[in-house]
Amino acid sequence: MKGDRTRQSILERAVDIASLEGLEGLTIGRLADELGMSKSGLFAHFGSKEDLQLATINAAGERFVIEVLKPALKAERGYPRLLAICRGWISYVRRDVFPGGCFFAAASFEFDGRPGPIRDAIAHTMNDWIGAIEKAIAMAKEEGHIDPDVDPKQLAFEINSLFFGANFAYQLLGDKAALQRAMRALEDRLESLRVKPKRKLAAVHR
Amino acid sequence: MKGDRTRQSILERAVDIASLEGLEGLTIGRLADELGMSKSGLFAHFGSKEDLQLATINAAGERFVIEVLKPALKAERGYPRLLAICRGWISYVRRDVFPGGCFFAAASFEFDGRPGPIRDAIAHTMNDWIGAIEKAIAMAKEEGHIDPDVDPKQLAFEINSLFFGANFAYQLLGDKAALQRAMRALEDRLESLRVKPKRKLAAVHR
DNA sequence: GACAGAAACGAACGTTCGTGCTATTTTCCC
DNA sequence: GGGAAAATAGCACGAACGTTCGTTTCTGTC
Repeated sequence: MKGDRTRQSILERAVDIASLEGLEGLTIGRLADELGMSKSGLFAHFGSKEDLQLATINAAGERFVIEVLKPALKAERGYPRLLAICRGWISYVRRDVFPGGCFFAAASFEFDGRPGPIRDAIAHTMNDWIGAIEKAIAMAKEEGHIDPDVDPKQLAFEINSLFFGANFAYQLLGDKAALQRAMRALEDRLESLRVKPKRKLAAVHR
Repeated sequence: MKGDRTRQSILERAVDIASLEGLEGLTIGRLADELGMSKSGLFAHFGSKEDLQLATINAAGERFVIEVLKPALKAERGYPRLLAICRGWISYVRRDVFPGGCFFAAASFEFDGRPGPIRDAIAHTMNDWIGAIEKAIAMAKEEGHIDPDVDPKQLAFEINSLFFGANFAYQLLGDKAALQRAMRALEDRLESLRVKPKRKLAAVHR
Protein backbone atom coordinates (compact mmCIF):
# COMPACT_ATOMS: atom_id res chain seq x y z
CA MET A 1 0.00 0.00 0.00
CA LYS A 2 2.27 2.68 1.35
CA GLY A 3 5.18 0.96 -0.28
CA ASP A 4 3.62 1.23 -3.70
CA ARG A 5 3.15 4.95 -3.34
CA THR A 6 6.73 5.39 -2.22
CA ARG A 7 8.03 3.25 -5.00
CA GLN A 8 6.13 5.32 -7.49
CA SER A 9 7.52 8.61 -6.24
CA ILE A 10 11.01 7.16 -6.20
CA LEU A 11 10.63 6.21 -9.83
CA GLU A 12 9.26 9.57 -10.86
CA ARG A 13 12.31 11.21 -9.41
CA ALA A 14 14.60 8.55 -10.83
CA VAL A 15 13.27 9.21 -14.30
CA ASP A 16 13.94 12.93 -13.99
CA ILE A 17 17.47 12.41 -12.74
CA ALA A 18 18.25 9.80 -15.37
CA SER A 19 17.04 12.06 -18.16
CA LEU A 20 19.63 14.60 -17.05
CA GLU A 21 22.53 12.44 -15.88
CA GLY A 22 21.92 9.18 -17.66
CA LEU A 23 20.93 5.81 -16.28
CA GLU A 24 24.46 5.18 -15.04
CA GLY A 25 24.69 8.65 -13.58
CA LEU A 26 21.58 7.83 -11.62
CA THR A 27 22.91 6.95 -8.18
CA ILE A 28 21.12 5.40 -5.25
CA GLY A 29 22.73 7.74 -2.74
CA ARG A 30 21.75 10.85 -4.59
CA LEU A 31 18.27 9.56 -5.25
CA ALA A 32 17.81 8.85 -1.55
CA ASP A 33 19.16 12.26 -0.60
CA GLU A 34 16.82 14.12 -2.94
CA LEU A 35 13.86 12.19 -1.55
CA GLY A 36 14.95 12.64 2.04
CA MET A 37 15.19 8.95 2.76
CA SER A 38 17.93 6.48 3.56
CA LYS A 39 19.86 4.59 0.94
CA SER A 40 18.93 1.27 2.46
CA GLY A 41 15.27 2.13 2.75
CA LEU A 42 15.15 3.11 -0.85
CA PHE A 43 17.25 0.18 -1.96
CA ALA A 44 14.84 -2.27 -0.37
CA HIS A 45 12.24 -1.39 -2.99
CA PHE A 46 14.48 -2.85 -5.66
CA GLY A 47 16.71 -5.85 -5.35
CA SER A 48 19.59 -4.24 -7.17
CA LYS A 49 20.66 -1.20 -9.06
CA GLU A 50 19.89 -2.95 -12.31
CA ASP A 51 16.34 -3.55 -11.13
CA LEU A 52 16.05 0.11 -10.31
CA GLN A 53 17.27 1.04 -13.75
CA LEU A 54 14.83 -1.33 -15.44
CA ALA A 55 11.97 0.00 -13.35
CA THR A 56 13.05 3.52 -14.24
CA ILE A 57 12.92 2.69 -17.94
CA ASN A 58 9.40 1.33 -17.46
CA ALA A 59 8.28 4.42 -15.60
CA ALA A 60 9.72 6.63 -18.31
CA GLY A 61 7.88 4.56 -20.90
CA GLU A 62 4.60 5.06 -19.08
CA ARG A 63 5.13 8.79 -18.93
CA PHE A 64 5.95 8.80 -22.62
CA VAL A 65 2.81 6.89 -23.52
CA ILE A 66 0.67 9.25 -21.46
CA GLU A 67 2.28 12.39 -22.83
CA VAL A 68 2.86 11.46 -26.45
CA LEU A 69 1.34 8.26 -27.75
CA LYS A 70 -2.10 8.30 -26.15
CA PRO A 71 -2.93 11.89 -27.09
CA ALA A 72 -1.88 11.24 -30.67
CA LEU A 73 -4.13 8.19 -30.88
CA LYS A 74 -7.11 10.44 -30.31
CA ALA A 75 -6.61 11.93 -33.75
CA GLU A 76 -8.46 10.06 -36.49
CA ARG A 77 -6.51 7.33 -38.18
CA GLY A 78 -4.53 8.10 -41.29
CA TYR A 79 -2.81 11.33 -42.11
CA PRO A 80 -4.21 13.29 -39.14
CA ARG A 81 -2.88 10.78 -36.65
CA LEU A 82 0.51 10.66 -38.31
CA LEU A 83 0.76 14.41 -38.11
CA ALA A 84 -0.46 14.32 -34.52
CA ILE A 85 2.37 11.97 -33.62
CA CYS A 86 4.92 14.37 -35.07
CA ARG A 87 3.38 17.43 -33.45
CA GLY A 88 3.00 15.57 -30.19
CA TRP A 89 6.62 14.54 -30.11
CA ILE A 90 7.94 18.01 -30.78
CA SER A 91 5.59 19.43 -28.18
CA TYR A 92 6.72 16.81 -25.69
CA VAL A 93 10.25 18.15 -25.91
CA ARG A 94 9.10 21.74 -25.76
CA ARG A 95 7.01 21.02 -22.67
CA ASP A 96 10.01 19.51 -20.88
CA VAL A 97 8.18 16.30 -20.06
CA PHE A 98 11.61 15.05 -19.05
CA PRO A 99 13.88 17.76 -17.67
CA GLY A 100 16.87 16.56 -19.67
CA GLY A 101 15.07 16.15 -22.98
CA CYS A 102 13.87 12.88 -24.43
CA PHE A 103 14.68 10.14 -21.94
CA PHE A 104 14.86 7.47 -24.62
CA ALA A 105 17.09 9.40 -26.95
CA ALA A 106 19.56 9.80 -24.11
CA ALA A 107 19.23 6.20 -22.96
CA SER A 108 19.56 4.88 -26.50
CA PHE A 109 22.90 6.56 -27.07
CA GLU A 110 24.11 5.76 -23.58
CA PHE A 111 23.57 2.03 -23.83
CA ASP A 112 24.05 1.28 -27.50
CA GLY A 113 27.54 0.02 -26.71
CA ARG A 114 26.76 -1.93 -23.52
CA PRO A 115 25.13 -5.31 -23.97
CA GLY A 116 22.80 -6.55 -21.23
CA PRO A 117 19.25 -6.40 -19.95
CA ILE A 118 19.18 -2.62 -19.79
CA ARG A 119 20.17 -2.13 -23.36
CA ASP A 120 17.62 -4.77 -24.31
CA ALA A 121 14.86 -2.98 -22.43
CA ILE A 122 15.66 0.31 -24.11
CA ALA A 123 15.81 -1.30 -27.53
CA HIS A 124 12.51 -3.01 -26.89
CA THR A 125 10.80 0.24 -25.96
CA MET A 126 12.23 1.99 -28.98
CA ASN A 127 11.12 -0.82 -31.25
CA ASP A 128 7.60 -0.48 -29.89
CA TRP A 129 7.64 3.25 -30.50
CA ILE A 130 8.99 3.04 -34.03
CA GLY A 131 6.53 0.23 -34.66
CA ALA A 132 3.73 2.58 -33.64
CA ILE A 133 4.96 5.16 -36.13
CA GLU A 134 5.12 2.53 -38.86
CA LYS A 135 1.60 1.45 -38.04
CA ALA A 136 0.34 5.00 -38.32
CA ILE A 137 2.05 5.27 -41.69
CA ALA A 138 0.54 2.01 -42.88
CA MET A 139 -2.89 3.24 -41.83
CA ALA A 140 -2.42 6.48 -43.71
CA LYS A 141 -1.66 4.36 -46.77
CA GLU A 142 -4.72 2.19 -46.24
CA GLU A 143 -6.88 5.25 -45.90
CA GLY A 144 -5.49 6.51 -49.16
CA HIS A 145 -4.10 9.61 -47.51
CA ILE A 146 -0.53 9.19 -48.66
CA ASP A 147 1.34 7.76 -51.63
CA PRO A 148 0.78 3.97 -51.73
CA ASP A 149 4.43 3.46 -52.66
CA VAL A 150 5.65 4.75 -49.32
CA ASP A 151 7.77 2.28 -47.36
CA PRO A 152 6.61 2.56 -43.73
CA LYS A 153 9.97 1.44 -42.35
CA GLN A 154 11.81 4.01 -44.42
CA LEU A 155 9.51 6.88 -43.54
CA ALA A 156 9.39 5.95 -39.86
CA PHE A 157 13.17 5.94 -39.86
CA GLU A 158 13.24 9.43 -41.30
CA ILE A 159 10.67 10.75 -38.86
CA ASN A 160 12.46 9.30 -35.89
CA SER A 161 15.74 10.73 -37.14
CA LEU A 162 14.25 14.20 -37.19
CA PHE A 163 13.02 13.69 -33.62
CA PHE A 164 16.53 12.86 -32.48
CA GLY A 165 18.01 15.73 -34.46
CA ALA A 166 15.54 18.12 -32.87
CA ASN A 167 16.31 16.88 -29.37
CA PHE A 168 20.04 17.18 -30.02
CA ALA A 169 19.96 20.73 -31.34
CA TYR A 170 17.50 21.87 -28.71
CA GLN A 171 19.20 20.31 -25.70
CA LEU A 172 22.90 20.40 -26.48
CA LEU A 173 23.19 23.44 -28.71
CA GLY A 174 20.38 25.34 -27.04
CA ASP A 175 19.00 26.09 -30.48
CA LYS A 176 15.55 27.48 -29.81
CA ALA A 177 14.66 27.32 -33.49
CA ALA A 178 15.44 23.61 -33.72
CA LEU A 179 11.93 22.48 -32.85
CA GLN A 180 10.42 24.69 -35.52
CA ARG A 181 12.98 23.48 -38.02
CA ALA A 182 12.17 19.88 -37.23
CA MET A 183 8.45 20.54 -37.48
CA ARG A 184 8.93 22.20 -40.82
CA ALA A 185 10.96 19.29 -42.13
CA LEU A 186 8.32 16.84 -40.88
CA GLU A 187 5.42 18.73 -42.38
CA ASP A 188 7.16 19.23 -45.70
CA ARG A 189 8.06 15.57 -45.91
CA LEU A 190 4.55 14.38 -45.07
CA GLU A 191 2.97 16.92 -47.37
CA SER A 192 5.14 15.70 -50.24
CA LEU A 193 3.67 12.22 -49.83
CA ARG A 194 0.11 13.33 -49.40
CA VAL A 195 -2.69 12.34 -51.73
CA LYS A 196 -5.23 15.11 -51.86
CA PRO A 197 -8.59 13.75 -50.75
CA LYS A 198 -11.07 13.21 -53.57
CA ARG A 199 -14.18 15.28 -53.15
CA LYS A 200 -17.74 14.37 -52.28
CA LEU A 201 -17.95 11.83 -55.06
CA ALA A 202 -15.33 9.54 -53.60
CA ALA A 203 -16.81 9.90 -50.15
CA VAL A 204 -20.07 8.48 -51.43
CA HIS A 205 -18.30 5.34 -52.60
CA ARG A 206 -18.02 3.71 -49.18
CA MET B 1 59.30 12.91 -26.65
CA LYS B 2 58.46 9.52 -25.26
CA GLY B 3 55.79 11.17 -23.19
CA ASP B 4 54.09 12.52 -26.26
CA ARG B 5 53.94 9.09 -27.83
CA THR B 6 52.56 7.58 -24.64
CA ARG B 7 50.02 10.35 -24.29
CA GLN B 8 48.91 9.78 -27.84
CA SER B 9 48.39 6.07 -27.34
CA ILE B 10 46.55 6.71 -24.10
CA LEU B 11 44.19 9.02 -25.93
CA GLU B 12 43.61 6.61 -28.79
CA ARG B 13 42.51 4.00 -26.31
CA ALA B 14 40.53 6.52 -24.31
CA VAL B 15 38.58 7.49 -27.40
CA ASP B 16 37.71 3.87 -28.11
CA ILE B 17 36.58 3.21 -24.56
CA ALA B 18 34.58 6.42 -24.37
CA SER B 19 32.78 5.66 -27.61
CA LEU B 20 31.54 2.46 -26.00
CA GLU B 21 31.07 3.42 -22.37
CA GLY B 22 30.68 7.15 -22.55
CA LEU B 23 32.99 9.88 -21.30
CA GLU B 24 31.86 9.32 -17.72
CA GLY B 25 32.21 5.58 -18.07
CA LEU B 26 35.79 6.17 -19.12
CA THR B 27 37.76 5.46 -15.97
CA ILE B 28 41.41 6.08 -15.21
CA GLY B 29 41.89 2.73 -13.52
CA ARG B 30 40.47 0.77 -16.41
CA LEU B 31 42.36 2.81 -18.95
CA ALA B 32 45.63 2.16 -17.09
CA ASP B 33 44.86 -1.55 -16.83
CA GLU B 34 44.17 -1.92 -20.53
CA LEU B 35 47.41 -0.15 -21.36
CA GLY B 36 49.40 -2.09 -18.80
CA MET B 37 50.50 0.93 -16.87
CA SER B 38 49.91 2.35 -13.42
CA LYS B 39 47.06 4.69 -12.60
CA SER B 40 49.40 7.35 -11.29
CA GLY B 41 51.76 7.09 -14.25
CA LEU B 42 48.89 7.59 -16.62
CA PHE B 43 47.31 10.25 -14.50
CA ALA B 44 50.49 12.35 -14.60
CA HIS B 45 49.88 13.02 -18.29
CA PHE B 46 46.74 14.94 -17.42
CA GLY B 47 46.16 17.18 -14.46
CA SER B 48 42.70 15.85 -13.79
CA LYS B 49 40.03 13.59 -15.11
CA GLU B 50 38.33 16.55 -16.73
CA ASP B 51 41.54 17.30 -18.62
CA LEU B 52 41.65 13.71 -19.78
CA GLN B 53 38.08 13.96 -20.98
CA LEU B 54 38.74 17.19 -22.84
CA ALA B 55 41.86 15.72 -24.44
CA THR B 56 39.84 12.66 -25.40
CA ILE B 57 37.27 14.84 -27.13
CA ASN B 58 40.07 16.55 -29.05
CA ALA B 59 41.60 13.25 -30.09
CA ALA B 60 38.21 12.00 -31.23
CA GLY B 61 37.78 15.21 -33.22
CA GLU B 62 41.09 14.69 -34.96
CA ARG B 63 40.17 11.15 -35.88
CA PHE B 64 36.85 12.37 -37.20
CA VAL B 65 38.48 15.03 -39.35
CA ILE B 66 40.92 12.53 -40.80
CA GLU B 67 38.30 9.90 -41.46
CA VAL B 68 35.34 12.01 -42.57
CA LEU B 69 35.91 15.67 -43.20
CA LYS B 70 39.25 15.68 -45.01
CA PRO B 71 38.38 12.93 -47.49
CA ALA B 72 35.12 14.69 -48.33
CA LEU B 73 36.93 17.95 -49.00
CA LYS B 74 38.78 16.26 -51.82
CA ALA B 75 35.56 16.11 -53.81
CA GLU B 76 34.97 19.17 -55.95
CA ARG B 77 33.00 21.93 -54.32
CA GLY B 78 29.26 22.05 -54.72
CA TYR B 79 26.96 19.10 -55.07
CA PRO B 80 29.71 16.47 -55.32
CA ARG B 81 31.27 17.55 -52.06
CA LEU B 82 27.93 17.65 -50.29
CA LEU B 83 27.22 14.13 -51.41
CA ALA B 84 30.74 13.08 -50.42
CA ILE B 85 30.10 14.35 -46.90
CA CYS B 86 26.97 12.24 -46.61
CA ARG B 87 28.57 9.12 -48.10
CA GLY B 88 31.64 9.67 -45.97
CA TRP B 89 29.67 9.89 -42.78
CA ILE B 90 27.69 6.73 -43.44
CA SER B 91 30.85 4.91 -44.40
CA TYR B 92 32.52 6.13 -41.23
CA VAL B 93 29.93 4.34 -39.16
CA ARG B 94 30.09 1.25 -41.32
CA ARG B 95 33.87 1.12 -41.03
CA ASP B 96 33.66 1.26 -37.22
CA VAL B 97 36.01 4.20 -36.97
CA PHE B 98 34.89 4.31 -33.35
CA PRO B 99 34.04 0.90 -31.91
CA GLY B 100 30.88 2.19 -30.24
CA GLY B 101 29.55 4.14 -33.19
CA CYS B 102 29.80 7.87 -33.65
CA PHE B 103 31.72 9.25 -30.69
CA PHE B 104 30.08 12.66 -30.93
CA ALA B 105 26.55 11.39 -31.19
CA ALA B 106 27.11 9.47 -27.97
CA ALA B 107 28.87 12.35 -26.26
CA SER B 108 26.22 14.83 -27.36
CA PHE B 109 23.41 12.90 -25.75
CA GLU B 110 25.47 12.07 -22.69
CA PHE B 111 26.31 15.65 -21.83
CA ASP B 112 23.37 17.64 -23.10
CA GLY B 113 22.05 17.82 -19.55
CA ARG B 114 25.31 18.53 -17.73
CA PRO B 115 26.64 22.08 -17.95
CA GLY B 116 30.39 22.61 -17.84
CA PRO B 117 33.53 22.65 -19.92
CA ILE B 118 33.00 19.17 -21.32
CA ARG B 119 29.57 19.89 -22.62
CA ASP B 120 30.92 23.13 -24.08
CA ALA B 121 33.73 21.31 -25.87
CA ILE B 122 31.32 18.81 -27.38
CA ALA B 123 28.92 21.54 -28.44
CA HIS B 124 31.79 23.46 -29.99
CA THR B 125 32.94 20.47 -32.03
CA MET B 126 29.41 19.77 -33.17
CA ASN B 127 28.90 23.39 -34.16
CA ASP B 128 32.05 23.23 -36.26
CA TRP B 129 30.87 20.08 -37.95
CA ILE B 130 27.40 21.34 -38.70
CA GLY B 131 28.97 24.58 -39.85
CA ALA B 132 31.02 22.59 -42.32
CA ILE B 133 27.87 20.98 -43.68
CA GLU B 134 26.20 24.36 -43.99
CA LYS B 135 29.20 25.69 -45.84
CA ALA B 136 29.10 22.82 -48.29
CA ILE B 137 25.42 23.53 -48.87
CA ALA B 138 26.08 27.22 -49.41
CA MET B 139 28.76 26.35 -51.94
CA ALA B 140 26.41 24.04 -53.78
CA LYS B 141 24.03 26.96 -54.02
CA GLU B 142 26.74 29.32 -55.25
CA GLU B 143 27.74 26.83 -57.88
CA GLY B 144 24.15 26.65 -59.00
CA HIS B 145 23.98 22.94 -58.25
CA ILE B 146 20.97 23.09 -55.96
CA ASP B 147 17.83 25.16 -55.55
CA PRO B 148 18.82 28.73 -54.61
CA ASP B 149 15.93 28.88 -52.13
CA VAL B 150 17.47 26.21 -49.93
CA ASP B 151 18.12 27.31 -46.35
CA PRO B 152 21.55 25.90 -45.42
CA LYS B 153 20.74 25.75 -41.72
CA GLN B 154 17.53 23.86 -42.38
CA LEU B 155 19.10 21.37 -44.75
CA ALA B 156 22.15 20.84 -42.55
CA PHE B 157 19.80 20.12 -39.66
CA GLU B 158 17.99 17.49 -41.69
CA ILE B 159 21.19 15.86 -42.86
CA ASN B 160 22.63 15.72 -39.39
CA SER B 161 19.38 14.28 -38.08
CA LEU B 162 19.61 11.43 -40.56
CA PHE B 163 23.18 10.78 -39.42
CA PHE B 164 22.03 10.43 -35.83
CA GLY B 165 19.07 8.32 -36.82
CA ALA B 166 21.36 6.01 -38.76
CA ASN B 167 23.78 5.67 -35.88
CA PHE B 168 20.93 4.94 -33.49
CA ALA B 169 19.30 2.23 -35.59
CA TYR B 170 22.61 0.66 -36.50
CA GLN B 171 24.14 0.62 -33.04
CA LEU B 172 21.24 0.13 -30.66
CA LEU B 173 18.81 -1.84 -32.75
CA GLY B 174 21.46 -3.67 -34.75
CA ASP B 175 19.55 -2.79 -37.88
CA LYS B 176 21.93 -3.64 -40.69
CA ALA B 177 19.71 -1.95 -43.25
CA ALA B 178 19.73 1.36 -41.38
CA LEU B 179 22.78 2.72 -43.15
CA GLN B 180 21.27 2.01 -46.55
CA ARG B 181 18.00 3.57 -45.46
CA ALA B 182 19.80 6.69 -44.31
CA MET B 183 21.78 6.89 -47.52
CA ARG B 184 18.63 6.55 -49.54
CA ALA B 185 16.93 9.31 -47.58
CA LEU B 186 19.96 11.55 -47.99
CA GLU B 187 20.28 10.95 -51.72
CA ASP B 188 16.56 11.42 -52.34
CA ARG B 189 16.55 14.64 -50.38
CA LEU B 190 19.57 16.06 -52.15
CA GLU B 191 18.33 14.92 -55.53
CA SER B 192 15.02 16.71 -54.93
CA LEU B 193 16.90 19.99 -54.53
CA ARG B 194 19.23 19.49 -57.42
CA VAL B 195 19.36 21.80 -60.39
CA LYS B 196 20.26 19.82 -63.48
CA PRO B 197 23.43 21.30 -64.95
CA LYS B 198 22.86 23.33 -68.11
CA ARG B 199 24.67 21.89 -71.10
CA LYS B 200 27.56 23.08 -73.20
CA LEU B 201 25.90 26.38 -73.92
CA ALA B 202 25.90 27.52 -70.34
CA ALA B 203 29.42 26.27 -69.87
CA VAL B 204 30.60 28.64 -72.55
CA HIS B 205 29.18 31.58 -70.63
CA ARG B 206 31.91 31.66 -67.99
C1' DG C 1 -5.45 -1.50 21.46
C1' DA C 2 -2.52 -5.51 20.55
C1' DC C 3 -0.10 -7.81 17.11
C1' DA C 4 2.03 -9.15 12.55
C1' DG C 5 3.99 -7.68 8.65
C1' DA C 6 5.70 -4.05 5.84
C1' DA C 7 8.64 -0.17 5.42
C1' DA C 8 12.40 2.65 6.65
C1' DC C 9 16.64 3.39 9.15
C1' DG C 10 21.74 3.53 10.54
C1' DA C 11 25.95 1.50 10.34
C1' DA C 12 29.18 -1.09 8.07
C1' DC C 13 31.04 -3.98 4.29
C1' DG C 14 34.36 -4.34 0.28
C1' DT C 15 35.39 -1.91 -4.05
C1' DT C 16 36.37 1.63 -7.04
C1' DC C 17 36.56 6.28 -7.95
C1' DG C 18 39.86 10.58 -8.63
C1' DT C 19 43.81 12.54 -6.71
C1' DG C 20 47.91 13.56 -4.05
C1' DC C 21 52.68 12.35 -2.51
C1' DT C 22 57.51 10.21 -2.86
C1' DA C 23 60.60 6.98 -5.06
C1' DT C 24 62.49 4.80 -8.89
C1' DT C 25 63.30 3.98 -13.53
C1' DT C 26 63.92 5.50 -18.20
C1' DT C 27 65.04 8.73 -21.68
C1' DC C 28 67.60 12.30 -23.79
C1' DC C 29 71.48 15.54 -24.33
C1' DC C 30 76.27 17.24 -23.80
C1' DG D 1 78.70 7.56 -20.43
C1' DG D 2 77.31 10.43 -16.87
C1' DG D 3 73.88 13.53 -15.14
C1' DA D 4 69.73 16.40 -15.56
C1' DA D 5 65.10 15.91 -16.73
C1' DA D 6 61.19 13.43 -17.88
C1' DA D 7 58.32 9.48 -17.28
C1' DT D 8 56.47 5.93 -14.61
C1' DA D 9 55.58 3.24 -10.44
C1' DG D 10 54.06 2.55 -5.65
C1' DC D 11 51.36 3.67 -1.96
C1' DA D 12 47.93 6.08 0.55
C1' DC D 13 44.00 9.22 1.09
C1' DG D 14 39.02 10.41 1.43
C1' DA D 15 34.80 10.03 -0.81
C1' DA D 16 31.25 7.62 -3.15
C1' DC D 17 29.66 3.49 -5.08
C1' DG D 18 26.25 -0.77 -4.57
C1' DT D 19 24.98 -3.95 -1.16
C1' DT D 20 23.99 -6.43 3.38
C1' DC D 21 22.61 -6.64 8.05
C1' DG D 22 20.05 -6.18 12.32
C1' DT D 23 17.04 -2.95 14.43
C1' DT D 24 13.40 0.28 14.81
C1' DT D 25 9.26 2.55 13.36
C1' DC D 26 5.12 2.75 11.04
C1' DT D 27 0.54 0.63 9.14
C1' DG D 28 -3.32 -1.88 8.61
C1' DT D 29 -6.31 -5.65 10.71
C1' DC D 30 -8.95 -8.23 14.02
